[in-house]
Amino acid sequence: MARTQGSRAEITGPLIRDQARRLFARQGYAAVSMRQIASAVGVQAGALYAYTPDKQALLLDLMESHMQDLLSAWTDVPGDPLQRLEHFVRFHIDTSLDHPDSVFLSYMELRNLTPENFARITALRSRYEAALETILRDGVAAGLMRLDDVKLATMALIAMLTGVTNWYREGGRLDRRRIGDIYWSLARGAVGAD
Amino acid sequence: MARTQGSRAEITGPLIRDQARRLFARQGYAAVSMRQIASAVGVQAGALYAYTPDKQALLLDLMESHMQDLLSAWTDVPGDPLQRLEHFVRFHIDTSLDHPDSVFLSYMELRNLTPENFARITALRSRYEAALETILRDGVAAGLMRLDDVKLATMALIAMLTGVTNWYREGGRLDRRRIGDIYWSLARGAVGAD
DNA sequence: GTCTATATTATGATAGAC
DNA sequence: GTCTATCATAATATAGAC
Repeated sequence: MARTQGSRAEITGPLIRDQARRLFARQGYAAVSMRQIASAVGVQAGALYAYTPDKQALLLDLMESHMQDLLSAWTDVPGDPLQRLEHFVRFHIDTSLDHPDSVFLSYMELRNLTPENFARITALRSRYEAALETILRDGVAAGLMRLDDVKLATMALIAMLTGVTNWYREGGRLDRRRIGDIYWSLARGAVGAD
Repeated sequence: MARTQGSRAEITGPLIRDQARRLFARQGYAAVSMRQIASAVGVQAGALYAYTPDKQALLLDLMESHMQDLLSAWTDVPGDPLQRLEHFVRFHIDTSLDHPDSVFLSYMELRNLTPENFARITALRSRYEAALETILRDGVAAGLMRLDDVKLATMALIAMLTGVTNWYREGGRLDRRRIGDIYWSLARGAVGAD
């Protein structure tokens, strides 16, 4: 006897976000219908609109809250630029393994945002990228890193690290600590610090 | 007086592929309609079906022909593993700058392939990745590279290099040769070759 | 080979009952 | 807050004329 009526707002709201995030990450925003999300949640499609004005706002909400969580969680550490870079690399990898769908979404679905929403997310992304760029710039200035182009190195490192979401599967060959070690070793070499 | 009838098969076929590639890369496969492609080509939607059985086959065709071109164009070079890696890096960057939409598509749209088509493209991708993996393995064996995990380093390098399609714009700050230099410098460091 | 017209299905979103 | 029912629009794909 499935429930066909009744209010469960406190669990439905988060559930919608959870299922939308999961489906958007797996199939892509444009390929997922509101009915599909509703079905995964266990409600009818119309019920979703009590929580979001439209599909685009749902995508924005997921991406924006992820970027804000990311920026809140990030804190630079005291130390030399190499220690700070190691911290950044491990932070980014840990975040990517903890929230693979969010990281993947925020990396891949920019093109499905309206121009206005695109600008909002891009602004948040830029703040995050600037954190890495500052570390690299300090590293070069301190003579601890050798980089031809700090801006490009920033983009290259972020792409390399975020790529972990392309292949990582829970319970795979490598544990989280080891993955962090491996990426840190690659990143340290890439910035010319040996 | 726009043409409303007439056969132009020799130019329409390639045009459909060109426009589909461009639109799929910019907006994503699922977000692009057949009408939109037809409009960009300058024909009515129905005319597309003289060239492709359906939309999915069009995507497969674009991805498969790109992967085949990539594999045909790739040739390992004689030399030590570091020279071979430099050749791979420059080949991948050059290809990405020559065919940014194709590279982007083949990297991003895997999830919109049917399971059968997914398997086909993945098989081709694996052959390409294996080319890099072999170089890295030889480099480690020869003592010219230091890598904790060759498989993961392969994925990380491909992600880093392919990331160029995320930010590169024609006529930007850096010319092609310089971009290749910068990525080669990053890659050489990442594999521990200094 | 391309057009116009259309069948069929699916979509995002809303209205009103409970 | 959720349901059922539905509107309006857009999608893929096909049929038949030229």
